[in-house]
Amino acid sequence: MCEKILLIDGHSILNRAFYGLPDLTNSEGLHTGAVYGFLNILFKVLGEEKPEYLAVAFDRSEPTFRHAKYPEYKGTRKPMPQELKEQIPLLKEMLEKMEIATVSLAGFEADDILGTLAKKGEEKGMDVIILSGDRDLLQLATKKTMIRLPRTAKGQTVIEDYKEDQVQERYLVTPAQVIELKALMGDAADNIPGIPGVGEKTATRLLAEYGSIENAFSHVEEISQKRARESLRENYQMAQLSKELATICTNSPIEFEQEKFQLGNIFTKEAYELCRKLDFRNFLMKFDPAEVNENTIEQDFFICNDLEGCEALFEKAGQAEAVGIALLWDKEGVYGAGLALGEDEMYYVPVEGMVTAAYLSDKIGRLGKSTTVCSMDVKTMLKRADLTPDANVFDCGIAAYLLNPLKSTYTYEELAKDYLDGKLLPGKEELLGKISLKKAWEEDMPELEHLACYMAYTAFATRAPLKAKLQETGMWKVYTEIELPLVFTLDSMEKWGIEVKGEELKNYGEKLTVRIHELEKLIWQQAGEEFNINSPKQLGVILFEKMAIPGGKKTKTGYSTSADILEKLASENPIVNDILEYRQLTKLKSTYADGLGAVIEKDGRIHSTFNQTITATGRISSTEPNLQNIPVRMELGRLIRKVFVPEAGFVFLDADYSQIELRVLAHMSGDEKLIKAYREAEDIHRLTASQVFHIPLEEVTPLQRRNAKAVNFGIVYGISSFGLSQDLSITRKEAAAYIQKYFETYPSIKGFLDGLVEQGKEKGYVSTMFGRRRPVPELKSSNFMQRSFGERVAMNSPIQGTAADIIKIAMNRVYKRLLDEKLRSRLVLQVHDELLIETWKDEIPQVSRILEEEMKGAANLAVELEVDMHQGNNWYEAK
DNA sequence: CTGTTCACG
DNA sequence: ACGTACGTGAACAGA
Repeated sequence: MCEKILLIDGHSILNRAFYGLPDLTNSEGLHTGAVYGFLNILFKVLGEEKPEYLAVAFDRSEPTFRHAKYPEYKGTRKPMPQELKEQIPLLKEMLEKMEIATVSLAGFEADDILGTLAKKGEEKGMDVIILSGDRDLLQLATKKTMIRLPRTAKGQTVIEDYKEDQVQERYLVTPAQVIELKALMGDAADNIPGIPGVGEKTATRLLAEYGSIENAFSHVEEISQKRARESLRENYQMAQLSKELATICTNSPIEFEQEKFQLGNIFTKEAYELCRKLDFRNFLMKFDPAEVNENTIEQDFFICNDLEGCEALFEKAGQAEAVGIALLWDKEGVYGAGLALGEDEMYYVPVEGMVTAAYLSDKIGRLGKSTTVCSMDVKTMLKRADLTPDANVFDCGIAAYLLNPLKSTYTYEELAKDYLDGKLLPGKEELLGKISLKKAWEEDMPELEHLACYMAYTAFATRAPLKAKLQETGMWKVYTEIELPLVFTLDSMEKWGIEVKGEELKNYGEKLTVRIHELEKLIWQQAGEEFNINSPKQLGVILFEKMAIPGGKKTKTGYSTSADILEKLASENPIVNDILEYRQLTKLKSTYADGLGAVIEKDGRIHSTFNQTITATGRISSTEPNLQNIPVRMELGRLIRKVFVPEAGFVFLDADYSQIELRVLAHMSGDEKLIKAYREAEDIHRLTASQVFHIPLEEVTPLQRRNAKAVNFGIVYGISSFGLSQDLSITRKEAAAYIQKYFETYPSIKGFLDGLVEQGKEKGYVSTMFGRRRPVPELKSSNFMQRSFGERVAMNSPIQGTAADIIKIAMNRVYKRLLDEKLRSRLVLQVHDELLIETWKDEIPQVSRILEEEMKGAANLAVELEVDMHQGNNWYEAK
């Protein structure tokens, strides 16, 4: 085996990474995407080639020998964007810290350096690999020198490899003729004009026939193609110059400093620190922890795997003011727990022998009575730990969510970074990869111990800074009085679940299937062919091309076939209504009939998960399954609610707030007229219409009421004339007129909404009545679209968020009273403005009273909070 | 893995 | 000129 040298075209690869990948910025706002991409390619190629030597060549700013020959050379090259420019020194710094040799030479380009070093490397008997994004380098390919050209295909980096033979295969010319090819064809990037009228095809043919430009010129009369013949005759001198310019110099005065190029350990401590600074988390694991001297926390991890030790451990934990706990479990079992008694005292307790899941559950439950139990995610822990609603707990995930609800995850390693001075811990993925907890536990992997301890450590250590920040931001009350008690409320709802009649659901689904098949046949018949109706792409082609139904493009990817578009086309062709019905039925079948059927558990009930840290506004969300979007608006879909039933001896009581968001708006804006309207009117939309259009209440037409209702909604969403016009199918002008009239009628609302936008711009966030914040970074955007979005968000979030706060308060109060009054009835669902209680029949009056009192009393607004309540033997009836 | 569509508030 | 109403989650298609 020969020794191998890898030569990299620095600017070219950096450039490619910059344009081919999304830009990144680190926490200090430095642009880093191109450097990241460069390193990614570097690591990939190093892994593949395992060279003994490595050098990265860079261009210099001084003019080169090419400029001397041809002053226009690269004259029109577009200037490098600032975001890329500033990454060059960053890359050089990184390479220096990785102890990778960089080479550059005044008067020469990186190409020339690569060519020279490649030649010298070959002379020393080495294999040479050149990594570049520039195809010009192909002229350097030989039997021992391979050119590697990375490109992005389908989001993946693939590398094309060229030795001499591959160049011949792909371009039908020898590497040396690559120069001739370029001289003939020209190169816009380097401002080389080439021969007008000669493209790749002609150039290749000429070279195949004559071998070189000179020889072609000496046989110019024989060239059959007229255009090429005359052009070559006229531009021969230029072509010769081009050739000269395109030729890479392989004997530039640069030393082959073998020792300097020798590849050592690139994962140095200095490089590690720079990677940290740049937020290159994915690279950090490549570094040897011992080498970079990080993660000294692991020295404080201990294993406790005997009963006696555990007894002592939990005894000691019970004396502490607070402990961090991480419980490792999944659907198949409980594997162990991490305990942090201090920042330098972490224990891993695997489930083993006498230390059972039940033992841990009990011990953690007891801890909650004497000590603050800090956890990344209390609700999940509650499923396997016997903590009661009066336990002292601290939920780091929820605290972090309140401090920044825009994040998508709140993992321990993120929290450590954000709240422990940028401390970097290995995450779960990094420790275990795709290995399941169960497998790691069965094989006693040390990574499982690390996971448990890191998690417990973070839960313990972030509590103080999280608490301080919550206090600083005025959100401590929202945290302690709303979110933290809600953890237990939601846990209880998840544990109870809701009974669903599987058989009936199946029957419902089968009925749908019959009609779906009918419609499918009908649609195919009308279309004149079978196709996938579920594919918007195929459907668009059928409707708008084959059947030529008028109605143009909308989306980036093709035609829009969404319901609101199709509804407008219903009169054009009967197929449209069939498609709409088909869509409706397949939705009901796949998402609800089949989807819900698949998640009924052995107890005959569905146990959804209510997520508390997802939404930007403070609402909760529901997953697996989502029980907050069960059909209700259309009768056919609404029937699904009949399969949601209470247990024998119970009924459903369903209570929902009437127009809570509009009432919140009335209160927060303090608009006297709207407040007065709510005090008087039973139909707020009708009254709005009457006031906005200046007509007596009795004379409001249904259309006027509908319009007023749409405006009311629009106000809550952060009004825009375009949005309203879309909703009402009217012109923007008309919509704008409605809005103007609305604001004239309720002047304080305009002032209130403008104030929210202003506050958002000034402070960077908006707040609910209870102090919950939502950052609105979009308001700072220079992009009109983004900024407008930010404005609507600033107007909507305080309203939606306050309503969310209110119902959360109500839920906690209802839950508490059901417990305190020792009732059998239980809260099972929340749908944003609605609570569903599975009510023991004897308790109906008491529960009705509780619901009414606690929902209405959850907040003291300038307008009444009105609650509508219904009772039924299934969810359909109770709505 | 992203975009489209559609169910809810 | 830009091209959207606010907040979610699930299924499906097509790369």
